[in-house]
Amino acid sequence: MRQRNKEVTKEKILQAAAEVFAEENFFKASVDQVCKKAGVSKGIIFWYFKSKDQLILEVAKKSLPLDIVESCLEEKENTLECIGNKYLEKYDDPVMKKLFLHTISAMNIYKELGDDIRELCDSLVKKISKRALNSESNEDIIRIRSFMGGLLCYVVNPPNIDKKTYVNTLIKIVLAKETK
Amino acid sequence: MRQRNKEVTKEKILQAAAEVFAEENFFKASVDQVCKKAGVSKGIIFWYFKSKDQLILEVAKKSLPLDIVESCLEEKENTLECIGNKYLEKYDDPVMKKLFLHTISAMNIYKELGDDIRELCDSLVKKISKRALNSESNEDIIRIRSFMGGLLCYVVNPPNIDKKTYVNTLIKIVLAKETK
Amino acid sequence: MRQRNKEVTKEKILQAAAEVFAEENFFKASVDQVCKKAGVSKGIIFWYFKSKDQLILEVAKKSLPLDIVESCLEEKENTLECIGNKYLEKYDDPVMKKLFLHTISAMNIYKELGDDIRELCDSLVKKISKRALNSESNEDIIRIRSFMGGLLCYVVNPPNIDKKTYVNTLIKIVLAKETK
Amino acid sequence: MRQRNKEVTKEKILQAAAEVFAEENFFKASVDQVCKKAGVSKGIIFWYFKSKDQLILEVAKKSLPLDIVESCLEEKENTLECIGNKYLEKYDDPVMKKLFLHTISAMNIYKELGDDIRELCDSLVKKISKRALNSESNEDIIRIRSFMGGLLCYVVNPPNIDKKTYVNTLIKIVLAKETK
DNA sequence: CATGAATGAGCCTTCATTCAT
DNA sequence: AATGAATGAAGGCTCATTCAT
Repeated sequence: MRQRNKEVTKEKILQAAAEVFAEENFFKASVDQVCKKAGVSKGIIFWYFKSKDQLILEVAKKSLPLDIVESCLEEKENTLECIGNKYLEKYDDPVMKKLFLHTISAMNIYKELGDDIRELCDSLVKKISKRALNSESNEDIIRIRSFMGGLLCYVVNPPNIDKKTYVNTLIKIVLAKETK
Repeated sequence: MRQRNKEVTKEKILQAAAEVFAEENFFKASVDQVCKKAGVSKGIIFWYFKSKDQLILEVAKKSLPLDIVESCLEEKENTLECIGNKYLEKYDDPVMKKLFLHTISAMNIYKELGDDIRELCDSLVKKISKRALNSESNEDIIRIRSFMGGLLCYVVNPPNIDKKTYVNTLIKIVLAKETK
Repeated sequence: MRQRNKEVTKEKILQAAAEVFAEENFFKASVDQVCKKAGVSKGIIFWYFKSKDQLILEVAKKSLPLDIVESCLEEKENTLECIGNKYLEKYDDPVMKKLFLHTISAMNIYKELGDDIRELCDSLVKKISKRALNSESNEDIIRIRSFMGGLLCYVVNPPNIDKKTYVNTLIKIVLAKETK
Repeated sequence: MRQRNKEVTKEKILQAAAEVFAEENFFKASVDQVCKKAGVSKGIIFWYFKSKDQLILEVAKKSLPLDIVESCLEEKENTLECIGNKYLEKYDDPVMKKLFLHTISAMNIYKELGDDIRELCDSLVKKISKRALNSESNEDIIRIRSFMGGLLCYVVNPPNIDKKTYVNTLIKIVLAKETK
């Protein structure tokens, strides 16, 4: 079992940690559960990660949708559609979904996570607004927020509605402007 | 008088537990921290609450907005405004706010919480839709969800916008229907 | 087993700790060994002592001869004889003897112990010199130090000489002044 | 050249071990700390030394003053002066000084060290007595012991007295015989 | 009702040691 | 000779829970 490929072991630990933490919450889950699920010894976890906190942080960061938003902002058009679809896809995975909620809940404990989430809600929302609505007015910021909120709501409890339809309807709603 | 004192102690424990759990997460916080903050002995907590889980459950349930939604549904009109304002007011309290996020994160661990949250997102959203939009169409369900999501988003990271304005704008957006 | 007399439990732990630490060295010995020897649960040790370090410190301090020197300094006369006899008696107990050597060895790790030992070697040696030799000259300080050193040497490896004789001879030697 | 390199590595490890053990005590210090300080890999330590205990033993033995006593016994005269000066010089090095005290403290755990120390205190003290005082009477044994003790005392807590003076005064004191 | 000493399982982490490379 | 990933036992400590008082 020795000298397994270095990257493989670390990846196995991260994967197992994600699953265990998702099911049990970062703080209820034990390092023991993680190493058992990963099929590695307890000691080796602390060879790759300084502490349980460090492992939590690495798992938690991956559960945020920062990557999605950033990649969609680079696209030329259909920013909202891009975000909506990728978002619902990412959190279709029950592990990611649960992890995401745990991560939000842990934002006050891990400063680093708090910073990431606040960036997502502040500067990234502004960028989305600019790109999608060509404006940064309060009203448009709130449009994007209610869009993001609608997505988050889907994650918390997916309704019996097809994902594509959900995204499109959501976009239609938040973009609609009452005309006379 | 006896009875009175009893209630006082229980309330003291619940209040302290709410504060400690908010700051530390249900599972990271210890019963010790709670009894220290409440100024009571460790033993007494287990006299009032069968277990730590029971205490968590009681604190967690109070952190959900079920009460708000239910009371606003009894009002004749302005359901959304009622919900929006009371919601932002409830989660203005940092303890409630943090607790709410922890509770969502714990919904998979405590079946009871999961049930409550699913009820909130399913049957209550339907009732709101019926009352506010006079319809239960998928599109209108999504309107209400993006409204609720917009509120949740406010809790996660309050933007620099006045609460009243935020609620009103949110309502305007999700209700708007494109007309020709 | 509950609600044993408080003082009794603490004393039992201290006694067991002294024995275990004496045999094994402070750092090689484990809290587990201590609680097993004391016949108490592991947890209770941390109820009475904040940490293993705290327990070590409390045991270590008792192993120093500060108490002996101080009490003999209060006597009117025969200071050296008093110290010598009590000293050899204290370290006749193999637990105390071993503990004393461990404590000296740990003086650089625990500042508190270092301070105590330095006080013993500096200010107390001076007081002894004043009381016994009526002088604080360097030569007389060294007399007292070679007296204390002779005692320490006895502890490290007791020779086959009767304790009383050893003390008296030691005193005679260090007090002798070449006369013409 | 190969052989040369081998010796260099082993010496590097011994030197690092001495420093680490001096600072931290044999049992508190870890092999990890040693290999980090030596700048070698963890594995190689176990190639040169069967176990941590073996490494401790090798470092500890060097910290005893056996070599000094033996070499001074070979000199024709001034045995005590020779021992005194070399002794204080050896333990002028803070690493050696701390190591010496740890070694004495560990004499009950490592039989080999105990044997060495007992030899130092018994047969070597006798030889010194014979050589320096031309006698092995109990009184003279105690003279040498109080001399050695005075030196040990210097190591435990060096007073503010010049080393040469300390040694000479010590010798004068322990050799002095009351005359009429 | 209330206290707090006592328990024992379990937690995170460290560490001596091994061994494939 | 030398490396460092891997192991598993143990270590110090915490914590939910119990219960005599």
